[in-house]
Amino acid sequence: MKKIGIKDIALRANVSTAIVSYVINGTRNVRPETKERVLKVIEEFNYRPNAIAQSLKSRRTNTIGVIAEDITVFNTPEIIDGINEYAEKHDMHILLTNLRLQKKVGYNYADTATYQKHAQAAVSDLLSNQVEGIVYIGVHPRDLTGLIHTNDRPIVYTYCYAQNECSIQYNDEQASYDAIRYLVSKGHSRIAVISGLMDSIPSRLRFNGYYKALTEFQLYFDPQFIKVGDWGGESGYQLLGELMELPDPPTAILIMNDLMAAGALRAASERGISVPKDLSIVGFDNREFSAYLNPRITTMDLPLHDMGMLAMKALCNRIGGKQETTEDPPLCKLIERDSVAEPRSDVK
Amino acid sequence: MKKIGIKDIALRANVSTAIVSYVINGTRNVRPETKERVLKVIEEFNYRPNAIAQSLKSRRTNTIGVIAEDITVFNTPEIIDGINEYAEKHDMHILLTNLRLQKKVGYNYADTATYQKHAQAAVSDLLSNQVEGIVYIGVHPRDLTGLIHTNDRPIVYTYCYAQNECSIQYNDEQASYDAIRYLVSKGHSRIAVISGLMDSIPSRLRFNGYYKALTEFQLYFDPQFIKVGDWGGESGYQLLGELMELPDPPTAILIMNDLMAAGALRAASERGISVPKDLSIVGFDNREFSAYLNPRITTMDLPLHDMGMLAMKALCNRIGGKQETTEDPPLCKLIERDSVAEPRSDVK
DNA sequence: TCACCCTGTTTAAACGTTTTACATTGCGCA
DNA sequence: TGCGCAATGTAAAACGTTTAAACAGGGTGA
Repeated sequence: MKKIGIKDIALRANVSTAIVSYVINGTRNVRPETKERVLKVIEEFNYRPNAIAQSLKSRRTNTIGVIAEDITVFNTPEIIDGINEYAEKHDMHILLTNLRLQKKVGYNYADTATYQKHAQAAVSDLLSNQVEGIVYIGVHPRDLTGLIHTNDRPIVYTYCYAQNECSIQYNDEQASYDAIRYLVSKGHSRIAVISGLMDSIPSRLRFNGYYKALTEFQLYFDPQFIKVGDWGGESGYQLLGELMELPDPPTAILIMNDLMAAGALRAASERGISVPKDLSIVGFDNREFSAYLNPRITTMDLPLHDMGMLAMKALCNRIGGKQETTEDPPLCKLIERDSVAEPRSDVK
Repeated sequence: MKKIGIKDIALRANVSTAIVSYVINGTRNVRPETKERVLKVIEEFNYRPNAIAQSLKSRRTNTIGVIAEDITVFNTPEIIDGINEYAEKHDMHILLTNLRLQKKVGYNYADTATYQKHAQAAVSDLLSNQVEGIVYIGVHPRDLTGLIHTNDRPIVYTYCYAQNECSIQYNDEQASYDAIRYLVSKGHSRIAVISGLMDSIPSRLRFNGYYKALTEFQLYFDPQFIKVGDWGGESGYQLLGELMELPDPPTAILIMNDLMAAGALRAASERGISVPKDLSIVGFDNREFSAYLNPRITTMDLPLHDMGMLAMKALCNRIGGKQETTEDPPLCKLIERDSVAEPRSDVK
């Protein structure tokens, strides 16, 4: 049983293959009567054009490549979902590559050479598959400048950065600024921060937002209120201790991810510090588990879906030759739950 | 600047295009000297063959389609990760389609017609892109028999079922059997169950495992110990109450997902029932949050990654013409945490 | 009446590969 | 010497579309 092609349709409809092509793509006027006839045959044979052949000839694959550093990391599926939504609306397909950065043997972010080898191989592979562009999804927002070459095909980075390339990130600074403003609105003025590693871009940005709010609202500023963690739960546990042993401890803490916030919560509970009665906590990331902790953590939700959409939009613009797209970075949204309350009047 | 192709390489290397093709694919002997020359030119121009053209001619795309009902659901990324691992090893590419079942307006599992329309459209689209096969990832293990037609291309279902088609699922019955056996080994004999909706396949299978273990270990059996929830946290909360108000309550409960287990935990805490001291609980799914509850839930981890690998393996076999692959379904693994202890001696 | 345009259609040349069929050479061996 | 065969190479026909260019057959206006 031979696969039927455009020739068969043309034959049956008693027209040339060109007409069939015109009918399918609407690229030229066809007499309604003829069109009808062709459509009927197409229907009858349930014919669908071979997209590979179309691509070869038309030089448009309607396919973009998505490279995920690790699809099992919490941010990635949501971003892909956003990419997908936009792609679907524009009849684009997604060729997915999962780098599996964490799971590959000896794969460590600091080992730039190994990283580059793998990433570049993935890109080359996509390019040879004639993708019209690439969106790259990082696993944490680091700088990837100069590591990847796409041979002039557009690439858009999201959840990471690359100089002179388009990259879509949410507004980290604004997010932590908003968090502080929220705490201020609840009456807090002694607000500490547990940051992530300081060589990470979001740590710096979030710290900027924290510091900006402190200045703007003329809050108490104490260098001891600034603790630097390593993003892991243990460091949150540890640093909360340090913070609360200060002679004059804070009434609220901004913690730069939910993982550390969870650790902090555990430390608080062990020390008999009641959250939010004695201490308010705002987390970051809105991880699934943050709604299940006791108390449920008030946290910053990342606009992952939007980032995916925007990344895809920017990519499509570039594919279409437009470079501008300087949209504002999407904003995080505070999810109010139970880890923030007004400070106790005696410590206020 | 023209894109360079095989002809350019052939020209520069002073051979015919056929030779270049042979060198690239190793499909025929080429004199080492010639081969060397060709490779050098390829290197020099950084030439990579156009995969689209290769596919068109060779009729092999090395691409499979993955249809995810919803990529943001917890099971899906892990499964894709598994698919990806196997695919990468076999030089296959993944064309990703995300149905976004939950998010599409008015999309409800019971509305089979709408579902079928969308799913079939996705399949047709992949087929026209000449994928060599499809793996379909469900969002919960329901029966999809007869809804999708692939025009003779192989399809493998995972996390869902379809009669007369290959579907990869973990061993639900064994999992709950193992859970009960574990509880028995801890000394429990009065074991209740909170099941999911009874029209769902896994509920039935898990109940089978529960019942089989009960019989085999000659445990106390009380119809009142069987509660049917709806998979949601609220129903766990509710049903734990009912169970514990029984004149002679169980000492342990198998709960068929972590969501309901979380609800149950809340109910227990409100009632002053201490888990695991007064009551042991085993959950299902090993959701991220289950490690953050208080106590951390002992739960059944699903072999999602393996399922992805197996699905892909089965698919590749089918693509290669082999139909057998009747491997055993992968097994769940108990993650021991803090929600199980020996029953108190006074209620034993 | 004729030159011209318009519309709908066909012809055939691409697109960048793979692969079949054939050509050439050289070598071993009867 | 001549034959068969292995090893290497080439030419050209696909693969299933799109699309530029040519063409047919009426109108239409001068």
